[in-house]
Amino acid sequence: MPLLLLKDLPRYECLLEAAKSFPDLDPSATEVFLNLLRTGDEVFRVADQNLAQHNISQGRFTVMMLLLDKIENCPQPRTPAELADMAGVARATMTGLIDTLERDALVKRAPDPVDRRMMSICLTAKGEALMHTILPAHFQIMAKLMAPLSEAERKTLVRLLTKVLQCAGELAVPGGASPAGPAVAIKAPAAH
Amino acid sequence: MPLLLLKDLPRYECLLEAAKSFPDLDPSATEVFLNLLRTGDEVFRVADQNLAQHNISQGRFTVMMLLLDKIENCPQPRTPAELADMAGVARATMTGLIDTLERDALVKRAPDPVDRRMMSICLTAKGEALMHTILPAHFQIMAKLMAPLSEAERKTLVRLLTKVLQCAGELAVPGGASPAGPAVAIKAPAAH
DNA sequence: GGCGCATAGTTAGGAGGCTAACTAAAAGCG
DNA sequence: CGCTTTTAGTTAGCCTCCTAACTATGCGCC
Repeated sequence: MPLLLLKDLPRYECLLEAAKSFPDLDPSATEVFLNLLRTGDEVFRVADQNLAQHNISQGRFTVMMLLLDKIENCPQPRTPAELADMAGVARATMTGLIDTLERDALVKRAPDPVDRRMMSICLTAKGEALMHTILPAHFQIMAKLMAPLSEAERKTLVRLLTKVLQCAGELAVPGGASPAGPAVAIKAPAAH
Repeated sequence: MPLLLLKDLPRYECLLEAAKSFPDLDPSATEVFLNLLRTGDEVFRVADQNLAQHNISQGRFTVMMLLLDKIENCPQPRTPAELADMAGVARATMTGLIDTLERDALVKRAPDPVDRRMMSICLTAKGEALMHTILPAHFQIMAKLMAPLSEAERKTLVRLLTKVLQCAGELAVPGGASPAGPAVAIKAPAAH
């Protein structure tokens, strides 16, 4: 539950009024902007409530998801740097996440035998078991959240969101463009 | 920049594959879910980058926005409790926000003369000036972010998001329903 | 009038974000 | 070979979010 946003979104007429004072204010753009952030926040909250029951934050969940994917797909280790890049957080943040996950015996650090600067992170049996406990409910929640939308509406929503996402990507700090590696996470588990 | 999410969203085929292992996984629902959170996060980031240049976080911005609204509309004071409710954060969080805002001379605390438990928070001249410096760029960013969407697409997007938001509201902790007070913030400034 | 409860705000402690600075190891290069 | 640069990870310090506990004030009610 991280974000801080207006609990009650302003009515559209208020935006129209406000636009009189601020010529730069685009009422319909503002409306979409606020709704997007508000809805994202609320959806995040709902998903988080489930995870929190198992003392798992969204950050911890993402890390464990990436490691679970590793177990079920590829034997090569994950380093903290790799995890940080995939999750989109700073390396220092990943260090902290791994610290608490390791404290709770959900993941393990092991030094890389070849390059002694590197570490290998992997799920413990406990961590893997926890994921298999949590995931079904997590998937059900996502399904419930989107239940009011028809398949056609879902496609439309994704299409519109993608437009905005692309635009946001271009608007973000001009220097920080990543050439987009292969898609990660929830990658087709083979066994199981 | 608070949220932690997958930087690269999984491809749809991967979700289909994963669904074979997890019967609860609804691929299209998951796709919308991930896109929604990812887009919300990215849009948030872009808006935050602008505010951060003035050393203003989203939380601080929301508080100052609520106080600015007060100045331009109604003379009655805002208490920390009121601000916390409107912003949707815990009161302790609001105390912290006001602490740092007051330290930076952007807002002022004043004791309520009638009820000595209460405080009145208001913007300083410096805080108000800062807001009028920041807002035009902020509005422009929202407009740019939504530029790729036509008016019709914006309406559709808001409609779909609202459906999800309602659903999420119903799915959230059963006990925590707020009867939705009047819309707040960016409420039609009269002068200016 | 005073006891107990409700309310406003703060304090304390924890988690997870960030940047910047640091250590250690590897790699590049004259 | 040895010096510099790059890279991996951690550490330190800050901010914002949370819950739980605490203080002080106001209010209801006998």
